[in-house]
Amino acid sequence: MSGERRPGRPRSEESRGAILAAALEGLREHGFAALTIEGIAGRAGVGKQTIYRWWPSKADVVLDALLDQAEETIRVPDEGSLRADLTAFLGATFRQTHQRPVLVGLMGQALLDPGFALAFRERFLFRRRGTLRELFDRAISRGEIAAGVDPELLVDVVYGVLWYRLMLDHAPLDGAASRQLTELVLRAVR
Amino acid sequence: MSGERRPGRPRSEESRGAILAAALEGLREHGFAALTIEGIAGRAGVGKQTIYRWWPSKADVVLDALLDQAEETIRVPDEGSLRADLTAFLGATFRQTHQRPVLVGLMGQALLDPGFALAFRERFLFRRRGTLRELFDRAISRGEIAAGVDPELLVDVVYGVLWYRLMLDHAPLDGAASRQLTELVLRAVR
Amino acid sequence: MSGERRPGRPRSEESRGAILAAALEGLREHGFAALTIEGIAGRAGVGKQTIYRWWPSKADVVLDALLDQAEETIRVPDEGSLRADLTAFLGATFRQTHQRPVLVGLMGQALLDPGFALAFRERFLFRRRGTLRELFDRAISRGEIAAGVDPELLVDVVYGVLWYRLMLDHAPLDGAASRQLTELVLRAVR
Amino acid sequence: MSGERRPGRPRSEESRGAILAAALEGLREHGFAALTIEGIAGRAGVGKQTIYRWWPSKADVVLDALLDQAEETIRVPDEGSLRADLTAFLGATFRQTHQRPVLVGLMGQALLDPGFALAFRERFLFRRRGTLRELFDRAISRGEIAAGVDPELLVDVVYGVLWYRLMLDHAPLDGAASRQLTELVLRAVR
DNA sequence: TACTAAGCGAGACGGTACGTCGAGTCTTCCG
DNA sequence: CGGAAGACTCGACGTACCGTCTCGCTTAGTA
Repeated sequence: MSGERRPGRPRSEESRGAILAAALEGLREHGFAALTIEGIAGRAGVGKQTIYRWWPSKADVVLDALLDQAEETIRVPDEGSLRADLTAFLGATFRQTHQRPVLVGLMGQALLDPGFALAFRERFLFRRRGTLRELFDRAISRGEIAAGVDPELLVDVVYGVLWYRLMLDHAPLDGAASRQLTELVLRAVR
Repeated sequence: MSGERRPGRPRSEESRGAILAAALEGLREHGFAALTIEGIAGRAGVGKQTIYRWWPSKADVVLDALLDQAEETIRVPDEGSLRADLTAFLGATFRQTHQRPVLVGLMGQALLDPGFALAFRERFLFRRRGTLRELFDRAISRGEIAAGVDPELLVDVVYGVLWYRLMLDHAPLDGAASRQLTELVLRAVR
Repeated sequence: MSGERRPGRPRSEESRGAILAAALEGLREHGFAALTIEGIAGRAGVGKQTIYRWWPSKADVVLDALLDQAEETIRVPDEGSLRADLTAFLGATFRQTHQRPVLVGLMGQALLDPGFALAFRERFLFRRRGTLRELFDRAISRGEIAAGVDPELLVDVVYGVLWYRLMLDHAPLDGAASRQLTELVLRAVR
Repeated sequence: MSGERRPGRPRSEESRGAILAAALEGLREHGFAALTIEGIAGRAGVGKQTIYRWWPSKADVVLDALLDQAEETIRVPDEGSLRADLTAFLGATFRQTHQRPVLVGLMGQALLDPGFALAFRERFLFRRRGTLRELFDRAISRGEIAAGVDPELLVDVVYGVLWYRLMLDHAPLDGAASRQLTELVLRAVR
């Protein structure tokens, strides 16, 4: 189907993998700001051009690496109630916050580079919003959310708190935080 | 005390002003990412060294410029009720979102540069949190907030939504948003 | 002899022609320095490998193109006297100086690349020397050249002046120059 | 006079010297073609920018190095006769042909790069021509050169043979060559 | 009619150097 | 001693070509 063969030497899957891996390694070792295309290329044993041929910036490489690795989007199985659903969702999400350096680096870049911001929104942020939104839609159809409560605002509240804490790093994102936030949302939708 | 006269030529107030002004101009014209120390110095008619002598990075210059200009911190006069207080606070805050490029640029830099993150938190973010916190403390003493509701989480909710929308730019930060958020918080604290 | 048929697809005469033509075009339009194998391949609608299979460098391509086109080596019919022979030879040679960019480019490359220098000497420069040398040998057998005059030095004088002017471009290579040089040589061999 | 002091840090004589020296070394070791700005900078312990600030290309660096070192232009003391003058001049000139790689490299570059060709002509080739021209002018005023002989052509003959042999490297540039060429010129000007 | 062998266009690959930009530092002279 | 000027080293940028390496396809001679 998408197996159409283009002429010329095909893209090297090996190089692609090496680049994404090198990006994540470099990021973990020295942080997003210290990451350079030249460094990634060197570590991956790859020419710079091979990176520039497929990605417009280091942020796009890292984004691909992130998506590649965490392919399994946050699952939202129907747990029967908003409380259960939210608890499961926040648990799964908070468990991923060891990714903090990656996430915070990408967001930093997005805030400084409007071009990358677009890709980051479309390919990451909005997709995650979508998952959470479904969860609230389900609660609405169950009658758990009072009329007049905008589910989009609820999404903003949950992800707002999440990102705000990720960025400021002034409060934990653990089980207790998860429970607190769940209760707050439940009170707010009555 | 601070009136002590150090030997040698005193710092030039003129240069300081020119630098802060040049930083803001450059930022407005080409964005935070395109801002450079060299560019600021050139525009301000100042040697690079003069900037490096007083600020560690371009972000610190911009932060100073921001604080210098918006010295009047968000006021929180006691309006008599949480609803009124919150409405006033959000109104005043949202009215400042024409500063979006500055705020978003500074946050972006903070996410990439831990050194600046420190300064940004202490001198800007935490101070703003403090203002909002006072407002909630007043509501607690009025008995408007149910026991068991952590006022810190409330602060995170309000600033979380604010920053999340500032960053994603997917929903407005206007009067309607202000009202919606106020109502949500009020429901959540009952 | 060379008619042996090797197995496999035979070399494409069409591609060979397209490559030589593209090389000359590119050379005329942007100069020798701006000529690249990649550019020639693109212009000729040919894969890079096809060029590398048959020529070691861009200079060799251009040399082939030059020899291909100006196959008719400078003729040296016996005109009966050294003066007549020289006049004819210089006339024919100088008439070819519209090739200046090609010649100068090839010489430039030869001066920088010893590998190509070899090919350039053998296939071009020394052949031309040979033609002129014959002319002087004829004059010697006619007794027009005094004993003790090294005909090789005479060749160097003629081609030396020719190349020196081609390279410096400070004096014309026209009919007058041709006559002047002829007279000088005649005086020098008495 | 030229001692006017410009503001700012003055150019580093140390760096200038290191760059010229590094250029000559690199040239001698690996040849002109293998010389790179990056290599020169590295060897000289200097930033690339410092080279680009003062020279437009590697050829200009090498030209400066050549002129710097061989500041003592070929001397042309009046020896009393054309034969003596020419012998002295050719002797001095031929004795410098250990510079062959430098000279040939510069000429090669000049033939490929019209921009550099200009500098090379003005600052090197034409100056040398001038020296030789003076020598012939002296001979004219002595009555040693027949009327109707263009001294410019004589210069072209001498430098033509010199450069032609430098480039083709097919015949020596030694004492014998010097004498042969002198005699040829003397015969040609009678 | 297949099979083998090479040439072909296309284009991705690992490299090297390019020329530029800005960082942060150093060195001059002037107020 | 602060400040404007501007040269310094350094590191990364994004680009251009190099010469090499697959791909699938074509074009021959051979079986």
